[in-house]
Amino acid sequence: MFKLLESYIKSITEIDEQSLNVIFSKFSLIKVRRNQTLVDYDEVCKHHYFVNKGGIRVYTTNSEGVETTRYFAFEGEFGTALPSLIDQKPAFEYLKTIEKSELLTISRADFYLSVDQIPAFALVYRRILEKGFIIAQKRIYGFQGFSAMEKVIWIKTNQPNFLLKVSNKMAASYLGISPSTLSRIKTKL
Amino acid sequence: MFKLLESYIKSITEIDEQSLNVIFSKFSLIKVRRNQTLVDYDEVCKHHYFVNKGGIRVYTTNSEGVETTRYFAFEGEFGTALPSLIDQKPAFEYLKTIEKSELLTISRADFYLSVDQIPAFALVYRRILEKGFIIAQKRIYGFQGFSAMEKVIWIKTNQPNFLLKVSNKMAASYLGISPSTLSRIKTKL
DNA sequence: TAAAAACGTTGACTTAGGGCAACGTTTTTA
DNA sequence: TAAAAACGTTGCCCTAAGTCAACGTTTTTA
Repeated sequence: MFKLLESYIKSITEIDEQSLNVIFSKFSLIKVRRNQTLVDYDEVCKHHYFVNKGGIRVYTTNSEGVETTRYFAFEGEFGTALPSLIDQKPAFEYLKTIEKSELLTISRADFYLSVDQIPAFALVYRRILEKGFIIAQKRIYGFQGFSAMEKVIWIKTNQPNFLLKVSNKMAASYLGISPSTLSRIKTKL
Repeated sequence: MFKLLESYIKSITEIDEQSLNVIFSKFSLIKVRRNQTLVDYDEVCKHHYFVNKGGIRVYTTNSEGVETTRYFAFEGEFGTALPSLIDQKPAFEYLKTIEKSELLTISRADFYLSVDQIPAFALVYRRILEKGFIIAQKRIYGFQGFSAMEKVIWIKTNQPNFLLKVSNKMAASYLGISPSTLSRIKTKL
């Protein structure tokens, strides 16, 4: 049950068995169906999620109903509505499963308690933030001022199996182009 | 010399005088002219900067020479080519002053040593990352799929004096629109 | 397992906004 | 402080990509 999480943590830092078990004891496994809402638009996010199986997506919709996807987390990755988790303000975004999934959840309280009490876990959180930050920056540079085709080439280079893992529609909403445009571009590559 | 930095730290966490002085001892003040390069495109970033006076900008240029601005830091804020500082890879972006400035610099080594040794400073770093992450996310949602006019309205709402502090050209490169378009829109608002 | 809904693809049409150039103004520099 | 460079604004033109609709296919659900 904690195998993936264990190797995730150990890929970041050395850690003794005791600390590891304290951390594990804070997580519980939930099995959820596809398209399950984990955080709703107006909700304040109260959990961090680690994907054991399946995948989750963070996205929002504008006034005309157009979706913008901010983040995907797949097997072996953490994901949550992080801005809301940090500030405890309404998320203004959705966190949902994109397929039938098995998730390890930890409450916000336990998460930050562990960050404060277990140095190794503080480092894990630091890496989550650093990685999230870097990805976001790359995305700004990778997308801003790029043509639709350049974006698609960029994502194929930087996350090769991204286009295979998510639907056309979701990929388009991540890239900030319309599904029709993405469809047209894919035939040309 | 450390007044601004002191209130910055104290706005984040309580801290004893001794720790504060240890931190201060790692920073040195530099006075730099406008348009000074602090990190060059191919360079690995080795310092974190705190702006005492003036302002700095992080940006890159694509193959056609078009600039994209990722971040500004003004008085009382930290700024650096953070992805490069974290990973110690070439920045692929520029860090430059946008006006005559006074900066407190701390070396990467001292910065992370302080993060590891002074809990209050670890918290400061955590907030830098959290804030950077949240701003980047907001920017993705605020810009993706928005029209040029919506972006300008967005920035006026979220950072009211942004358009007053930076040049038209830099503002445009931050918003991801052309200077001409920004110019045209401003007359309509 | 059959009906309904969502999705992907493609064609025809429309438009936001970029490129370029001109020109006056401000800023920089030597 | 004078020449040069950079900047902001505006007009004209053009194209990338969005919208809408149609239709076949896949997925969902009751």
